[in-house]
Amino acid sequence: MKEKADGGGTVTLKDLARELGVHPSTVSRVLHSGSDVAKGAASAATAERVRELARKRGYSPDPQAASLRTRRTKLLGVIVPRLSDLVLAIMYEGIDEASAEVGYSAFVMNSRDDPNEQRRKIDLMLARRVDGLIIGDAHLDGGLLQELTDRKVPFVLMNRRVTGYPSATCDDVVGGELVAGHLWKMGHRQVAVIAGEPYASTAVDRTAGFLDRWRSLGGTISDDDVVWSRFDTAGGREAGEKILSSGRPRPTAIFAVNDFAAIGAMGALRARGLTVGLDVAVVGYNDTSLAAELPIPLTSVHSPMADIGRTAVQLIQAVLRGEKPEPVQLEPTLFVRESSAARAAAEMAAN
Amino acid sequence: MKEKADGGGTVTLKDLARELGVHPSTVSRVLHSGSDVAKGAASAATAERVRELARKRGYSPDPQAASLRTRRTKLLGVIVPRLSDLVLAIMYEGIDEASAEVGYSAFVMNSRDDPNEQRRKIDLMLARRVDGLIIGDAHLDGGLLQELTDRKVPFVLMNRRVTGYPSATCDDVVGGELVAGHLWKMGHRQVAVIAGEPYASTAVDRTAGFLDRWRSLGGTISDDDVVWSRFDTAGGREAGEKILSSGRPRPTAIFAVNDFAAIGAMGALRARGLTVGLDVAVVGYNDTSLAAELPIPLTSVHSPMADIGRTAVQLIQAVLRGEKPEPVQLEPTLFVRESSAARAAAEMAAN
DNA sequence: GTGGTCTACCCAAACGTTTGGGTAGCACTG
DNA sequence: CAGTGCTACCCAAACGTTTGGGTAGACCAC
Repeated sequence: MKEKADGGGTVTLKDLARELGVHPSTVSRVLHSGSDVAKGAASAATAERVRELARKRGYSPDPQAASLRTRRTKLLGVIVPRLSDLVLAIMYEGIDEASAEVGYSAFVMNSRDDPNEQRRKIDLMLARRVDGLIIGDAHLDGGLLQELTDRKVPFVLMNRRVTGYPSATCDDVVGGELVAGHLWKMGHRQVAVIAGEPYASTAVDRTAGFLDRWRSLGGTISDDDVVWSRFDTAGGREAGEKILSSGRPRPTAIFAVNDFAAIGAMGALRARGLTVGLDVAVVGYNDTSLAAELPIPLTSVHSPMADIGRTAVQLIQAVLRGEKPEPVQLEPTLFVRESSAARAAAEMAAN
Repeated sequence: MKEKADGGGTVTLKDLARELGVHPSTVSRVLHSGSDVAKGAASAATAERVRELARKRGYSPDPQAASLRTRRTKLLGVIVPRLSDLVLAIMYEGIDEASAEVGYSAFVMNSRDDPNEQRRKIDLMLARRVDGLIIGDAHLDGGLLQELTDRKVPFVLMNRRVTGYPSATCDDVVGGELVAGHLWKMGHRQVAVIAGEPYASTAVDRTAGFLDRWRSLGGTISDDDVVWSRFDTAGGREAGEKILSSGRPRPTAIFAVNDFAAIGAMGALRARGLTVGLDVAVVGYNDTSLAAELPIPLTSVHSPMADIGRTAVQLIQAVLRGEKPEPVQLEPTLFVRESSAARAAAEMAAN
């Protein structure tokens, strides 16, 4: 009578059992474990009959019933600053794929990098009884993480790291170093950094890697040449304007720790009538799909975003098995494009 | 002995009942319904004691247990072509917020616009027993949708529409018309359209709106000036190259039905030494956050993406109540920027 | 003092699984 | 032929809720 979605979809273990004249537990065991537990639960013949009927009736186990009993939901909670940040969206795609492969489903929520929202979203996920959390918006001060540890909530970090906790990230220090090496080699001696948000390891590590390598190459750079900013385009533009209007000698190259910030900085340069790549080199980070397609293609550090997401799933899986996995840092690669190579190219052409 | 996440988190209805010397069902009724059913279930005094203890013990109901009983999971499944498409990511943010407000949680998966994946992902969501689906990747041929209807699966469309099904979209026809009107007014007479994927209503409607208005204004445009393409930057670039190398007179304006495609087209123009805005006007669609921040800011039709997501949640809510809601089309707004206004500005300046 | 109407609860069954612990029957073994 | 060890099952309880249907007692009216 009910017109709910039961167009045959609601066939239960019990139904199968009744139809086969066998006990539900037998059906469960057969369908449950590939063949490890199945052996000993039923004869090969019965097992086949069970599987056959299950297929025929389109049986699909009820996950809520199962988790009620097993106390595991096969649900993963993912918290990100915002999904509309392309970088996090791609990491989430990696999570989505990888978790499906191991029989988990992922849930994602935005925290907007606001500590209250982080807490609220985590509580929402725990209320849904997720088995574990993948946290993509960790702040370096990490009070929340300690709290989660105390509450014995299984979690791993992704994208940003905090020492002492398992995490899947890009090796951002190396990424920063790559940029410093590149710009130095291109002959730049006066540079500025758009450093991102100081609470994010991505920003801090990329900046630190850059500065360390820069100085070890013999370069000088003062703290005034490092501007912290939001990760988005508007933040990059503001930071770019600040750099250009500082009254200090204009840098010949700018490293923005994020492609969007780099795009914003390009806007600021252009607004001053400066040509990106010729007057001022710009380098971004993440190599988002846009970087290569911009009117002036952007040199950027490629970070394996989808793989970071996939790795995070492996890590949380390990945590759920009771292990204490080490942080994983994936290798970045520098892609040099016109935004930092145009001048060299122009000089070549001049010869 | 178990070291699971039960740091007090696992307090059940039964625990509360025992501690209060009252029956679990009483506790359930008190905590369940704000005050409608609660009245009659317990005295005001008892109700208060229950609520008090629940708060004190940090009681949080087990959703799987509840849905096992109620046959409703309060879960919404969302299917999008890809979450790394900024447009869909923002719509999803709207869904996420709106669904949380009504006590639902949303799940999202990518289909990559591949019919097999669409089907697979839908099955995954139904296996998770979502109460309803929000489909963001509907194809105009809509075989899948008919199938879902037959299976009595509650769903609504978002982003793209298909006649006959409830949907939350931007009024893309009007959006296309706005662009035609703008370009015509700017004096363009030779234009081309990068039309997107022919299976998506967004592409078809925007293109149709543009063409209809263009012709009704007296403009002419041949089918050869309409190139179908992928929605991403690379697709836009290819389409742009095709337009420029067609041997036909070069258009003075290009309308790409998607910002990313527009950016790709800008790349193609630039590669030919043409200046966007001066030599060729470019207009995009969606007004993604990048549009305004590009080196040459992009004229774009703003579509209220987050609101579309929120609306989709309202619609599925209605469907779940057994209603048959009408499609909702939200108003687009044209934002004129340098990519289509530079020439006019330059001419002004010349006087 | 019987009948009726409330109030404030309690009871028990159900939802669909999983899982520890049987056990009946059979084949061997010594 | 008692004992041992399989195999191939069955049984029942449990997981944490929700909900239709009681019912005991209080109060009131007639």
